[in-house]
Amino acid sequence: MRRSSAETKTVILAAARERFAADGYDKATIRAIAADARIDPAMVMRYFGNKEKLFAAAAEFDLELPELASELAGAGLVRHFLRKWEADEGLQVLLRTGVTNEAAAERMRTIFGGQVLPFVVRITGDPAGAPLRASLVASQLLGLALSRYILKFPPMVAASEEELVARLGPTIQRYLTG
Amino acid sequence: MRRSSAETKTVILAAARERFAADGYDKATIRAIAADARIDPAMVMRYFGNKEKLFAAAAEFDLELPELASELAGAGLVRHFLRKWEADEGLQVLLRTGVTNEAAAERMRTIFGGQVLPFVVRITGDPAGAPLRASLVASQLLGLALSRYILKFPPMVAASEEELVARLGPTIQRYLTG
DNA sequence: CCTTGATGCCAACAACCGTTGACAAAGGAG
DNA sequence: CTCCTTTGTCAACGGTTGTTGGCATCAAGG
Repeated sequence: MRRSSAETKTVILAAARERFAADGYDKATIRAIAADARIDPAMVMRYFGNKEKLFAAAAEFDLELPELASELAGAGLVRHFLRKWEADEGLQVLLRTGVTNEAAAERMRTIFGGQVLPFVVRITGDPAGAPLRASLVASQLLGLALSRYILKFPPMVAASEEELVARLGPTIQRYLTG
Repeated sequence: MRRSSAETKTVILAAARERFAADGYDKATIRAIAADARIDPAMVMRYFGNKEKLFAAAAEFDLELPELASELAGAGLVRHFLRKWEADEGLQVLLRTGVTNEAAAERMRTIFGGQVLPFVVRITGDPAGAPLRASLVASQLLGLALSRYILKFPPMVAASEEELVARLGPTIQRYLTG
């Protein structure tokens, strides 16, 4: 089959995101990604250079933290995070990979410092205590993703979005303002 | 060098725990573990059969959740968890590996159901709401380990044990009793 | 002493990985 | 039509992995 180069590039990227999100960096092989995209492994190299660059492209994403009123920030953050997780595979890629790959961990630190921390400063208006507050928020949200989507603890999987927002929202709120 | 078979077995196991904890399942190769133990890779196979069985032996551990008064359970749990993490590599092994290895994830679910959940029931005396409460507790503790020891968010690394207990203790307490 | 069993090392296997270069086919430009 | 760029396939490379079987080496029992 013959496609435009832009088309195949996005097809490869989509397959890569799925594989990296499901299997992590090492187990997501170029050959498997190429097979998913119904294409020769050599094409992946042609369009992305090497595996690391392909991963960098697949892990590219934006948290898109919304503007929220201070009093609703906790619940809003939890809801936004849950939906972001299911809509954009970038976060899944980073979490699955960041645990065994230092480059991905570094990227998560960058996202934390460049997006989460400013968000917390914006909400609380307290630059002094913000770093620790922000990392407490991040720890709870990442723990949520870990136990619900990766380790799949049954009660966490069974819980509805509303239930999780109701339980975790106040916690995040306290980390932000307390 | 010639040792007793029991000695070499424990030497191999110690090296395996370190490697699995630091690198995760895939990157911790039999050859690297054997090199750490100053031994031939073939010895690892002789004593443990194959890599999966070696991993199972390395990931064997007990959370040893203490008896705690209900009012102090939150702070006590955080402190116990932090110290356990640093003293026993078993937890590190499981977290580093459970993200990309389904067998390790299954093991974490077993520990959750067999140790954390009964602990929560014991503390709260409420079997009905316990599963969700227990997984909220687990999510916050795992998020703590993830952001502090694996992803190494700077504010989380810089925080002292006391500070973390003071911040996270009340959260856990609320998940348990609220 | 010799025998026997346990302990350890070495070389090699098959499978898989990322990566490369040469070659085929398709399609638009002249 | 011919030419040439783009798109795709194929086979192979060097390296690493888990795993295996054969061979050396040591210690103890007779």
